Amino acid sequence: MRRGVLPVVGTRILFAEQPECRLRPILLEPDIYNFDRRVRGQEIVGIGRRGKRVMIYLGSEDVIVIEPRMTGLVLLADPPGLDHLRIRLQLEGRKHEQLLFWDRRGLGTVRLLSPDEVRERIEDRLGPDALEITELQLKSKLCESRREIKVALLDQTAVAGIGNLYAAEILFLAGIDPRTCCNRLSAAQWRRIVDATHVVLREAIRHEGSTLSDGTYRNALNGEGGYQNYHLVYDRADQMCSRCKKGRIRRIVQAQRSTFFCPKCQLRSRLHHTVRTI
DNA sequence: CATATGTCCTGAGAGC
DNA sequence: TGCTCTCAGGACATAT
Repeated sequence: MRRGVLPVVGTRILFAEQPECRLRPILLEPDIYNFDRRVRGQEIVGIGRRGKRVMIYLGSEDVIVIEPRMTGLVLLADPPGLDHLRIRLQLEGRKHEQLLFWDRRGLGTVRLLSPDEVRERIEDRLGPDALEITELQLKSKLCESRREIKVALLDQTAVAGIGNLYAAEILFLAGIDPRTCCNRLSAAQWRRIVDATHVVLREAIRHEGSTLSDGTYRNALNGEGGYQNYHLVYDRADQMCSRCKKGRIRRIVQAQRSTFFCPKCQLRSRLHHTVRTI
């Protein structure tokens, strides 16, 4: 998403509006009157990302923070449908006239924050970014936790940027059972988790994300992602494991969320494995 | 303090 | 066919 909206850096926002929507409005801060008042005439000086939030930096030093959650899209092109158009920024740019936030379910949020608020409400609350996190950083935060590793990877204060789909793919690549408690993971397993995190997320970004069967996710130009073609476990319950060709992918529920994994080649822990093989 | 659970939302799909 | 029910999951509030 960040890469998709980079072309609007240097353009000016003419105004912001909240289009008529038959649905309940999304969380917008401040209200559209004050939001528009503060962004009107501002130049977009940069686009960033903090965890799963898209940050739009303005000349005034205010920041538009977009949190797409499940079904939110940041678009420069026309949206999939007008029903769910939530926020529209009219731009001065020749190439791109508008920046949209579209959200089918409406769980996403858009906030305009001052630099102090960005620090307090975003940066101070997030762990190291998933793409950059080191083994030491992840271990120091989680190695004593009794939570299951899959659940812990979704904790944005531990590591920022991993969602449900990618947690499953990461643990499959690392060869670790998602039910393993953090405090039972070996040093080698933490190493594999961090490496797998980097690999999976870099590949997913390279393929512009995952457009699932519901077709919701689109890139900034309303195109499909491609990483769904590389999912090895997510949404593949009952299919044969592509790695060991022995296990069938299982779907379980952890913390009210689906987890997909191969029971044959994702090991619960070194200790568990040793006990079993003896 | 750490961890667990409930809540919000809409549309797709299942089952009858 | 049309109704009702369940499910998807990210972040935060509230409970344990």
